[in-house]
Amino acid sequence: MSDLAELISASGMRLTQPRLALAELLFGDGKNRHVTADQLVEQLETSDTRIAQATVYNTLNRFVRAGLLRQIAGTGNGVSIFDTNTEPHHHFLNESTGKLTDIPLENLPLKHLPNPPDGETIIACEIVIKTR
Amino acid sequence: MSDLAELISASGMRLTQPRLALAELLFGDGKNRHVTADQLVEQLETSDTRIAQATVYNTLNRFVRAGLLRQIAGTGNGVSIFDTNTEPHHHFLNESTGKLTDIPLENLPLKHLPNPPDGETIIACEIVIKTR
DNA sequence: TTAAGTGCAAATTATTTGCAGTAAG
DNA sequence: CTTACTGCAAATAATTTGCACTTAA
Repeated sequence: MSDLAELISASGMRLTQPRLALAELLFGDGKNRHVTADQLVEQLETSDTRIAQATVYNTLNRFVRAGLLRQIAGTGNGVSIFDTNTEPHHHFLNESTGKLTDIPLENLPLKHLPNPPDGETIIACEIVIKTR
Repeated sequence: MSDLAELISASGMRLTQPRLALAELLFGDGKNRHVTADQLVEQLETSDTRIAQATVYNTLNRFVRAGLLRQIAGTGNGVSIFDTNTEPHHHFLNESTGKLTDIPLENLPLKHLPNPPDGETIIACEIVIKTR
């Protein structure tokens, strides 16, 4: 069983062809990637694997819930970008191209976060530096 | 001519009823507000002013371009929130309720930003601290 | 008067959902 | 075998656009 197959099974999901194919596209080369659902659908269209668009969305959501992917919303036009890098880190966002670039956590130190509103608890901190 | 009327004219837009009505809702009480287009549409429905939904969107976009409003994307579900506070500042985002809370700039000091990718220039920095 | 703005409905875009059929455990 | 998953098409949600009509300057 491949690493990817194991990754899926270990996350408590059934090991299915669509999931394996998507995992291959996302994690296959071991590099950090930023992809939209649409880009994956297109990439699949040019390959021999046929996966329904809805399945791509469902699978991505599943992967996010399983902690395999991070979903980054609000990078323009209401398109979600999925980040294969699940480590805490931040992003440059090129507003012209929509392209994201990772910023390692150590390059952007935040000493202490301000106190959240009453009764709320901080669960994450996302920094987006917009560029052009 | 009211302050609001002046604000609109000074931004190089024609002073129209829909724009004045929206400016009233947005800036009328002088407080910082976070609103979605939909909230404004609803608010207008309960009032005597009748403005088409498309006009609300168009006007909000116009206000953003004129620097009267700040648009904050990616606060969940692909809904844009418009912030009447155009000063540089950051936000708490309550993921349960979708509610935004301003963080004054001085409460969240960033010493030096990392270098952007080659050929890109930093134009803004947005921090969202997610809470629950 | 005349270009900018508006209303309305239709179009677009991104994503989700319902349901019958398929396949994994 | 049985329940999760998939594919498909239709539904939804947020926003934009085309176009005839209106209105501010």
